Amino acid sequence: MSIRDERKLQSRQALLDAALTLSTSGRSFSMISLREVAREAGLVPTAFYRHFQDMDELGSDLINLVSISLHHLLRSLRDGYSLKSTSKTRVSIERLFNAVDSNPRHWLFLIGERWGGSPTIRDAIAREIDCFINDLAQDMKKLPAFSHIEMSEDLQSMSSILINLAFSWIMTWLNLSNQTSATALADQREQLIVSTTRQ
Amino acid sequence: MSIRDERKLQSRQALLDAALTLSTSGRSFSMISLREVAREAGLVPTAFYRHFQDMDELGSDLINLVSISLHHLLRSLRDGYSLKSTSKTRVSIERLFNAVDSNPRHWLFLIGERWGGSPTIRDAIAREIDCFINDLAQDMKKLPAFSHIEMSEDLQSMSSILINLAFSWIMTWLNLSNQTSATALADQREQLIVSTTRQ
DNA sequence: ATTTTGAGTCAACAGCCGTACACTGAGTTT
DNA sequence: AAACTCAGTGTACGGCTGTTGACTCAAAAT
Repeated sequence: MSIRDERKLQSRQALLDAALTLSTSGRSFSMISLREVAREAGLVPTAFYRHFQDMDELGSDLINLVSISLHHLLRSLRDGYSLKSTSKTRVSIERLFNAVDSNPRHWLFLIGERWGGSPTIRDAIAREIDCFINDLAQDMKKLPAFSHIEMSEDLQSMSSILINLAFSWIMTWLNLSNQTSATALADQREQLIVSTTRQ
Repeated sequence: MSIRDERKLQSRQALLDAALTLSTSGRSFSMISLREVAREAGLVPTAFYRHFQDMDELGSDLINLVSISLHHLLRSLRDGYSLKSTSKTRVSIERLFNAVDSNPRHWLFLIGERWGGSPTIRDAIAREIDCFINDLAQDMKKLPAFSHIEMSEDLQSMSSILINLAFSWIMTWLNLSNQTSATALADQREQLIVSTTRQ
């Protein structure tokens, strides 16, 4: 890797980071401008075109980043399947929130742009979530706790429900993260969630 | 009501309707302009100010409209509580989708703007949903099926979960409404949902 | 040592935006 | 019949936008 390519990659990363920050602090991705992103990244507007053709292309690349976070979570969940069953759901939820905390903006972006903004990004996110649902359903298939379910369609809709619930958990989680710094309240939420998932 | 006031109300309604249509067909509310709304309503941009101070005020009034749809649904659900218990959830879900079909744009707006766009609207929607969660929890309290739950906190989180799930159902419902006109597939979805809610 | 490459700069454009202001004219009040 | 009200019109402004083309000038390639 030459010095020039290295610096180009830095600028590209700065643009992606600027876009992610701007689109997860109050406004959605569709209402931030190319010029704003370049400004936040410390570049002149026209330099943007050296890295992306337009904002849609940058958005697609952002989704690729988010997709990596999704796969990290999936791997992290998989590693916990071999635990004793009493606290398994508890551990899974803890790992979910760990994944969220390690990159909050990714999840804010994913959930915020899921139904809003440009059709391009909405479709890309839908595709990514469908993929995640399939992977999760395949994981559940091998789990003893779900062995009583036979039809794969039921597994599919089950994992879809789980993910949609997880998204609403994440949003409440992120909301109270911004409001208070006390960990006590967060733990209360966790126990609440565990109790409700058992029902 | 004088002729003038009547016409003013028509224009106002045209503006609200234009904004609702524009913000539920591809783009979100935050990315449609005052000028676009006025144009769609058949008015000159400056006439907008005779009805609303700015787009945020129009947005708040839109949420009031959506809130009415929410209360209609709640009333419709309440009317079905005195049925035989075998098909109760089935009927509830049918009524949910009836409410959605009677005003699809309202629900598209509600769900689409819940996490995206302007903070003003996001907060207003959050308030409205919280109110709905409380009402639903109070309804469940009086239901025999939920008599085994004592803590009101559990009821609260239970109804919160129900609503979040309902939102994801609504979105898949609306998505397949746009894709196919066949009612058969829709009914399949319903049965799937009923089976999964039993689990 | 010379040429070539290409990321970043600068200036300029047409277009849409929100908004201010003065104006019209049909409907209302006096 | 005269005076008034006010929803809707027309013009104009400054600001931000996306995108263009010609320009630097280090780093890479020759």
